[in-house]
Amino acid sequence: MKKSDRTRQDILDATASSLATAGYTATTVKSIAETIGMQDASIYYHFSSKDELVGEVLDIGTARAVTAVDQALAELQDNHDPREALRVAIIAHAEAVLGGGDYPRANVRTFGQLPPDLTHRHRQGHRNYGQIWTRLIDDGVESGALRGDLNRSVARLIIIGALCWAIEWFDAGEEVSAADVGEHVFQMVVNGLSVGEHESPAVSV
Amino acid sequence: MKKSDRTRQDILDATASSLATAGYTATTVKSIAETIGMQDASIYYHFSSKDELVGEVLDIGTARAVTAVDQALAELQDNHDPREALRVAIIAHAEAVLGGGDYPRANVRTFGQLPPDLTHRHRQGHRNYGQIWTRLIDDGVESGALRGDLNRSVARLIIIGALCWAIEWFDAGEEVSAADVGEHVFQMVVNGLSVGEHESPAVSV
DNA sequence: GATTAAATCTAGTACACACTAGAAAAGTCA
DNA sequence: TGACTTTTCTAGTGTGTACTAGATTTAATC
Repeated sequence: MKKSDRTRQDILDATASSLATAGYTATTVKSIAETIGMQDASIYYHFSSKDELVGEVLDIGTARAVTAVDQALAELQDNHDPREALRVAIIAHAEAVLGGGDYPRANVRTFGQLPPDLTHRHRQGHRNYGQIWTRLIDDGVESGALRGDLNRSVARLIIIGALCWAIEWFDAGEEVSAADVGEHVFQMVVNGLSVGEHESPAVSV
Repeated sequence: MKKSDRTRQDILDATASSLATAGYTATTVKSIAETIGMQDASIYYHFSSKDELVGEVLDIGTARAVTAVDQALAELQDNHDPREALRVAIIAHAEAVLGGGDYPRANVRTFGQLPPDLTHRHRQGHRNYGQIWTRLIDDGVESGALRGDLNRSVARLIIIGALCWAIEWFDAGEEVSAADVGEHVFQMVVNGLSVGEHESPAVSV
């Protein structure tokens, strides 16, 4: 029983790594097998299909991102500023997706490249993740800390988008860290959302 | 000569449409041919390979996005606020990529899915496009209209990222228009960059 | 050490893909 | 119409893919 679990884990890890760096199409069953020194046919002893394997990797990735953000929010003080909650969540997301392991990265990287079945399978997971952010923004607006004149759904998607797209250019080797990217997104996006002396015209959507 | 040009244009249009909605892998030579009622082999009379065809579509897409932004900036008054320039550019980009035709959309949609050759081929084009934004941000910071305590390169990539990722969720059928998305990005991101009473801690990167 | 179960391998199948060669058709112009 | 060019089609090739069947090896148990 032990051997199987270990091999299974190796397959998942290799798949996550390949998905995160090469994307869905370039991640072939054969290349996964080669990475861990196996024949491609042997993969099918552990997983019934490529998409089931990929699906499991993506599930793990979603779970890890959610856990990272949830944990960061749980460490906040009770009477925290809603902006601080958003800041903490943004940085946690950035660290999970950019600095973290291959699993969350695989998730973001393959977004938009997946076959319909897999896309549909993960729709609910994405929706749940989005709700964390919806709540954060709602809290901010309702407490008066954030502007209420913008479409909250659009605002949420812009924040997540800025973070997700970072995977395309972020280079872990450079001097800008994953947390730095998160801090920048917060500084730009949230201070733009913050109530202040905005001489800019209000938008109605 | 006329017939060939028309067919060639049909092929390009069908390819752009497919790339924009289905992505690179799902865009097969056969599917392109079917769209315009041809046999797949006939494509090769007009283009020497799939990647040459795709490359041409992406070239057109880049050119159109650059033109859209350049044109919008050219219409500004001489003594405009640097923030207004950024606003105009952001909205022009949003309209080109979200509301515009298939060509710019194909560009953004296939980003990160392309084979190495095509990625390399378009690196210069992307760099040129990025420089438009670098200049806009530099102007803003140097004139004192935008904060100087953030990494400008990161800021640029965050703005472009927020806009590019919008292609993943933007739905032309909904009540939020492409220009609305641009306006939101501006409101959030640029007002965050604007000099004002920021009680938030400065970041040094 | 023999027996059984778990895990992997060898050797394939079927299919979709990009692409080619040469015949056939469609268009052009005297 | 007839000669010629341009364009498209028919019929394939080779390659890479996910995946399967059954033999073979490795590991666990008595």
